[in-house]
Amino acid sequence: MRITKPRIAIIESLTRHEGPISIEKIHQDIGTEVCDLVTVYRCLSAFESLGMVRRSYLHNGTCLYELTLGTPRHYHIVCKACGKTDRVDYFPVESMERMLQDRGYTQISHVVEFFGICPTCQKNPESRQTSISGRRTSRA
Amino acid sequence: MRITKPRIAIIESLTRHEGPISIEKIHQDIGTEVCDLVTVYRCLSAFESLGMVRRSYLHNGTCLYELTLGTPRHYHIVCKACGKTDRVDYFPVESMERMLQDRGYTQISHVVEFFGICPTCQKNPESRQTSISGRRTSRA
DNA sequence: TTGAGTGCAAAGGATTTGCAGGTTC
DNA sequence: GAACCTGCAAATCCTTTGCACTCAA
Repeated sequence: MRITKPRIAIIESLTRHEGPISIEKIHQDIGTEVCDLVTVYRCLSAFESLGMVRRSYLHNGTCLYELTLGTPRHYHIVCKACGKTDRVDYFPVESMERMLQDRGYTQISHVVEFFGICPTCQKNPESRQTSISGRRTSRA
Repeated sequence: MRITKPRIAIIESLTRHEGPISIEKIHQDIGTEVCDLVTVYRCLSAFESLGMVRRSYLHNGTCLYELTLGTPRHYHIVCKACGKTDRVDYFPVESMERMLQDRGYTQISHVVEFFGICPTCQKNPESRQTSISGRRTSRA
């Protein structure tokens, strides 16, 4: 695995942005001139198979990526209007995983994500720049 | 909302098959001659906006549908090897949503999904027919 | 030097949409 | 009879792939 400019930029972007982020957003975050969107796809795919990032399909079916390394137990609430993520520190999941172990499952992991309208967007409904909702279902 | 043959068939299929099921599977289940695949898409979309069915994006990004009626809110654990889903009945989420409301969020929803290796796949590692990873990577 | 990485264009699969014709209420 | 539903074809969106070229090791 070689170290290249796009890869560094992608990792930096993932580090900076804590919480799951879409490929599109990563591309914009690092600057679209740094590399092609396809490269972002390929890099994340590579990172994933190395276990460096985690992929999750949240809510709307588009996939989001997140650094695996050193992520402590915390979650996020994503604003459905502006897309901003906020941290949710505590979530009682240990008992659930224990229960599933008792059922015979191994290598248990989970995805938890909250969605809502943040206080800011409630005050300024116009600030809803980035639609988070569906893929093409976004008309809903 | 009119009652038509395809819609009846789809509801019956969803009733028969408890647990999340893909659109493709519903189409095959009701018989492909009953209606076009597009109609299944449209019906499920309609059912969803009426709150009759729930849509979830599991692990691999394809979406599955499930009857809402009568099923209390529950979650799933998806086997990372064979892709089979199993039900997880209880999950303490009310307190979390209350906490987020206190933070000023509204219209709160959430996604919870568990992953693991099911007991069967632990015994027969060869039974891993269905790769769960990618989405059109499913040609693999 | 040399093979992994990249860009560009194009393919591919899932889902949605437009429109004309059929069906339910 | 009118509005809703459907089928078919085509459009879209997201993601992956093919291929020639570039660059890190």
